[in-house]
Amino acid sequence: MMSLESVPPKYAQLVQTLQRRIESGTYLPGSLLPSENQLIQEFGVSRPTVVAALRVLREQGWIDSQQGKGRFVRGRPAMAAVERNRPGQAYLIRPELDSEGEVVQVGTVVAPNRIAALLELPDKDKAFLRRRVITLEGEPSMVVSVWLPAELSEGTDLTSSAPLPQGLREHLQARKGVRFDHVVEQITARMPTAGEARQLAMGKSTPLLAVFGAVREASGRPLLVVEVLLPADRHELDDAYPIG
Amino acid sequence: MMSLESVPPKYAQLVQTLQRRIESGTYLPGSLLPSENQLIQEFGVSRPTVVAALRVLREQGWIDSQQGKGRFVRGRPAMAAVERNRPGQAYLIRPELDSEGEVVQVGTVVAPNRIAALLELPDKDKAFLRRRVITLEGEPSMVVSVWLPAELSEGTDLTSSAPLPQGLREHLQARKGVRFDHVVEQITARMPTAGEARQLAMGKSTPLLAVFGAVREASGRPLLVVEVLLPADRHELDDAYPIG
DNA sequence: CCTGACAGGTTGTTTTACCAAGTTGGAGCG
DNA sequence: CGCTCCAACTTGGTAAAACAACCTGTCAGG
Repeated sequence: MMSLESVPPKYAQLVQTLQRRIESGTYLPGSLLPSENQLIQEFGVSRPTVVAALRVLREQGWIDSQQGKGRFVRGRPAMAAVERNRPGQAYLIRPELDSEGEVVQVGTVVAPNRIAALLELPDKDKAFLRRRVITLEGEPSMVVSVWLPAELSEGTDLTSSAPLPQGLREHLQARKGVRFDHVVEQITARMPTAGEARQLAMGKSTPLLAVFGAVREASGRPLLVVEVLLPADRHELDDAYPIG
Repeated sequence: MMSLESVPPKYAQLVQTLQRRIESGTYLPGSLLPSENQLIQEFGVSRPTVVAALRVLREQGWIDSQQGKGRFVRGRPAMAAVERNRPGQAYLIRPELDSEGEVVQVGTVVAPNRIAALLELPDKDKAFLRRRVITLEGEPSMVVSVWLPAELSEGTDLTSSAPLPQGLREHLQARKGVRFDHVVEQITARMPTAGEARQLAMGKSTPLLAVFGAVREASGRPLLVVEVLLPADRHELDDAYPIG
């Protein structure tokens, strides 16, 4: 067997080269990028290849283009550097073993109103619940609950209280053939119940940040809901989005 | 003068046509889209045109593609249908006159730690503050505060307590030549101060959702911070994001 | 029967060519 | 000198062709 290492396509290599030049200051923000013809000369590729690379760079926010004038360097897109803090998302992908925690509740219960609405279940319908308390450095840090329609929990390892060796996403894809596509998130704040305050070892006058993440497939059909409860004095949520 | 109405490029027309067919059920989710050659035949365009349209559809999430097999219909991207509730964003674009409210504070004050950090100002530095209480149907609904570095507030109409007839974005772009690019958001919850509870006519035991949106230009330089305070019993935040 | 080779489909990448539309600067004319 | 117009640049879009990589069903040979 020979190398078999597939080389990336030319336009992708060109993207990387230009990104490095922008990062290293060879192309300064605000300045004009070499024109298509100059890039064709320098790299010995055809125009569509150059255009494909420049299109990627524009879509990622590295450059602007203006017909008749040229392409302007904007710099490394600052948004890409902002790390997002999505408490629910990590739980969907990483195995339970990656975080220290304890399964405190497993079983089928009547879904609360908000959960039933997000799962598009009839009122008072039952849903499967798996709830864990995550600890960080020995201290209880957050409560993560996964709610599934009963039929989606059948035949999975979620009904056991042993930690999942796989990520939730991988496990459900393998066992049930469903495909996660996007998450619709609701964020609220409220005071903790007495039980929640005890589980999280938090003061009764500290509010809770509650994040409800409804995982849906591409069609919009809800698959499950991840509910994350965060003591507001120990956590905050970060996000970034473009504004055009 | 003749029509002058510029027709959209062919590939964009093809995008629209295919989107309509997916929405109307002509192409069902999960099924195979006609191949490139079939689309070339049907629409009488060249392959690059077809490929350009299909690339847009894939990037927008309407279809999947798999080399050697074909392109699969996913359906209208459900994410696009989720309306985002970004309390800060609306304020950046819409004129103040669009919402009922009262300017309660205008002036230069020492920036709180979090604001100074988001604006990348030295500690204890001063910043310009414009704070409004927004009312909805006669009831106080939220407190929106705009924090700017002093030099960015000079020469603007923000220093007047009269409502801005323009959006903040438009006004600052015209007067100071800055360009909004993206927002870095932090979300926390806390209990209201006595003054805040009074301004918002809320119970002292109801938590506040606090949203800090740092508006930055493409380089990452912070321009201003929008701070939105929401009584948690009357508001929640919605968002949606892909998971791949 | 099973297996492997292969033919014919698909998308992915690259090239060459040409025209359209917007911008700029300079040549040339008043 | 000032103005107009145009030539020469830029990016945007379309067409036609070829090759590569990948998938699948068929068919011949074991």
